[in-house]
Amino acid sequence: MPVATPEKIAELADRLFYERGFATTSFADIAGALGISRGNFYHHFKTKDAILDAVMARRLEQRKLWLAEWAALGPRAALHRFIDILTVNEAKIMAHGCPVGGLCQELARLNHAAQPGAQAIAGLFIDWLAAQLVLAGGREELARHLFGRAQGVAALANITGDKALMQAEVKALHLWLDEVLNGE
Amino acid sequence: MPVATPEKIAELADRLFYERGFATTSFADIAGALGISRGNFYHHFKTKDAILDAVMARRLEQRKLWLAEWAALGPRAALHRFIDILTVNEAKIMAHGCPVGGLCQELARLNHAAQPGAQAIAGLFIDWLAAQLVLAGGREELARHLFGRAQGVAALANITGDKALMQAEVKALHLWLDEVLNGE
DNA sequence: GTCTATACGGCGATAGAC
DNA sequence: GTCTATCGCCGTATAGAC
Repeated sequence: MPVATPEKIAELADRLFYERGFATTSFADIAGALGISRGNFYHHFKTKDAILDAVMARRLEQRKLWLAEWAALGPRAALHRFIDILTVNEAKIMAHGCPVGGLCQELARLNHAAQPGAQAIAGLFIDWLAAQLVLAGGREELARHLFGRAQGVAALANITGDKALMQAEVKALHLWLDEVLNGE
Repeated sequence: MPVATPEKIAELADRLFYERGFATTSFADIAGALGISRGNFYHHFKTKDAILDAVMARRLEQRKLWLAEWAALGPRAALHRFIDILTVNEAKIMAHGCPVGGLCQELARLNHAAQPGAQAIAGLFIDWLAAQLVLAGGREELARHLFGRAQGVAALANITGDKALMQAEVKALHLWLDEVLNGE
């Protein structure tokens, strides 16, 4: 008899929403993977949207921790570390795409009320990139460009399934970053 | 009493699959928008996957026509015209993302059997870009990079909803293309 | 070609026993 | 905190009348 906590449920839902999508993940999927019954589920979360909120809050806090860790490396290394998300999560991104961009697009298509929450996670990255760029002596406007480039690499990896291509694109992004930080 | 043909159904399903996603578009949605009953629907398509196949076949043929038209402009103009899909379909892309990348990602998440068909549409663009690049005197390897860049701009537009940003990114892509074609 | 009627399963959600 | 039982709705899909 497993003991389910809101944290454990949110953790599992986070993974399933990423791997299968929010709309196509059911309570039965989450409960089944967790080893509890559907009924018990509602003791912790009243509605599906409540789980989504918990998952997004969880992601937001986790990303804040990551960004704080990376910032401690110094701005230049931090920016390169951002690019390396693509390398660290290579297999997952090739299989399921980018969790941030994927959720944004899905909620946009569903006209879901939680859409601003998903956009806020992307905004967290963009604002952080802008701050690190300024610290590294670059132009802060490049933050959104860099974020978009990363989204493009993730999409390309997901579409083609080509690992070598993904690695080449990541390498090119690192080179681009060095160029713009060195004043070209 | 509207007369429904397979073509009309596929055309409408194409639009709805793009705007709302495949999994979250029901027969009732399509039938309702078309003005026919659900029952009548099955006279034309036996299963939902059959509609998806028809939609993908339709998209493939339509894209082939576009690419043939653009190729007639000459390779250099053709490549710029590719980038301008983002401008021509600006509003739709901001609202629903890229139809090609979006379908690929959704089918990947659903582990859907039609996934290769969606990837084939992307492959059509990439192969065409490679051919045009060679004709324009550029390196054919840049085709996948350019396709990925366009995916990134679409994702960025969809996430941020920032029209001016999207236009700036498109402009930057045009400049990049001119640079690589002029031998930098 | 179009319709109504219907089958059957899975969904989100609730009630209440243990 | 966990379970079973149940509700009502909507999903895909089928049968058959007009």
